[in-house]
Amino acid sequence: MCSRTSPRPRATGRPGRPRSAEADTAILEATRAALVELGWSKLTMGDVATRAGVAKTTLYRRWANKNELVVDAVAVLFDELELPDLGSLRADIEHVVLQFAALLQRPETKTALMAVVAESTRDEPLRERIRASIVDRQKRLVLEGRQRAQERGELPADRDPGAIDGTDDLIFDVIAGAVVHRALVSAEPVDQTWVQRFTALLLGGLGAAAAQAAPGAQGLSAGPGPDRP
Amino acid sequence: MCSRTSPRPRATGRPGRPRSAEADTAILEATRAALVELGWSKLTMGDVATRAGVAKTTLYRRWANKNELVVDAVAVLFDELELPDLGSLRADIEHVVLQFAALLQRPETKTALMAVVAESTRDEPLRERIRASIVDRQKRLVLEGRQRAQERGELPADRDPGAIDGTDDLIFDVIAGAVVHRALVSAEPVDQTWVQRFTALLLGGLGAAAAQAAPGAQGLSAGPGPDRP
DNA sequence: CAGTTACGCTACGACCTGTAGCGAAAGGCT
DNA sequence: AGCCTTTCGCTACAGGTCGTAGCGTAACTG
Repeated sequence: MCSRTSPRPRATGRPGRPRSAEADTAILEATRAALVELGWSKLTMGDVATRAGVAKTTLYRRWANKNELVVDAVAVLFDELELPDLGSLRADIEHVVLQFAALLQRPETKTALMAVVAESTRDEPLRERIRASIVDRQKRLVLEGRQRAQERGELPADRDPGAIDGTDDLIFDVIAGAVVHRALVSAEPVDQTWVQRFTALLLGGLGAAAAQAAPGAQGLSAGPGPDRP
Repeated sequence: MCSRTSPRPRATGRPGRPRSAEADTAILEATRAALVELGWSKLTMGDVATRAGVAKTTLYRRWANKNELVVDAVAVLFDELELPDLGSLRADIEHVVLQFAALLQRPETKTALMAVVAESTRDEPLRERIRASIVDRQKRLVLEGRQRAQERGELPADRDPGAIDGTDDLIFDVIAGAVVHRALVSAEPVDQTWVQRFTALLLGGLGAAAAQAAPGAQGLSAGPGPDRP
């Protein structure tokens, strides 16, 4: 029934002519190029097909509509996000925030991200697709960073390991939300200065919570830490 | 030259038939109704005109396109946001966050807000329109709330009054960003529990910054304050 | 009253969507 | 090889939207 859903690898070893992998990459690349030049609203399926050197029908065989195509085209850009261990929670946060901000400054993501999220408010499958290919990819960074900080003793361990207390979700929404809002709504630069102030605010909040949970523990200072040259 | 720009009151006392005020309100109301039923992407100018009992050309005489129309239609909803003095910074924040979240849950704003912001990344006039009629209206709440907290002694006064140090902007992006991200991207409920945890985090961050600026000052506790029954 | 502007209506070209149908190409299976 | 299956490019198409032009009429100013 529902034959076309995505460019995700179809079952291999099935009869018939296989889908062209070159076409997939060409289409996604053309989609990003079209986003840069035209933006979300003026991007059309026909234009993408022409750019990719592919028939329009080929696009519709793989993606149901513009929304899903753009999600896939933009999702790969989020693979660049990494979380190298910089030795302190502060450095880790500042680094990942700057990385994320740089990603949001790119014209492809800038115009596409909010648009697909807006569409997803009335399209459950699209929301799920965004979650799986973009949101979860970011959230993983929060999980890693928090765990590292716990191992360093910068943050208290979960009271009930395994239980879902929503702390990760809260931190994630605060970080991603603040950066997105600053970059796309306020439309002001996410520069070193802002990132340091934001990180200090966040660390202060996490430190206060930690101090309350375990008074006397080594606190987190909101000011410039000893790890800043 | 550019004759049509908005439904905002044109110069009075000029010759000719004046614009119908009923038409304005009918159009904006029809736009919100269409947003509820159809969502952003399936909303059409022709449909709005029909609902409003108005000719399509009348819409184009007042708004250049769908984006600007929707911004004006949604902007008035943000007038509901208020900041009653609840006696403490914590209570003020929790109240305004819940209010804002309730606004974002409405189907009109849910589908429209992200969409117009997405469009604004490639449309400077639209961005300015959004800023003037929506963003600034929210930011004012932050300015009020912070000033009140300073008068109560909950937050330190600006080091250099009158100077722009960006603290208001930072707080604004953190609050608005986190709530929007939670509600529209993570698509999870902004309920009492989440709001309390978020507020505690924010107060902790603000308190840590205050403690650093003026050690020994009356700190802000991240835990449940004495003002919570 | 004349002058000016807004209104409703119709019609229109340009564009985009998403699908159907065709013959040809590219694989697996026996 | 031959058969089957699936994909591909191409063309054509109905349906819908956009944004504008042109017309006669309505409403208000001086």
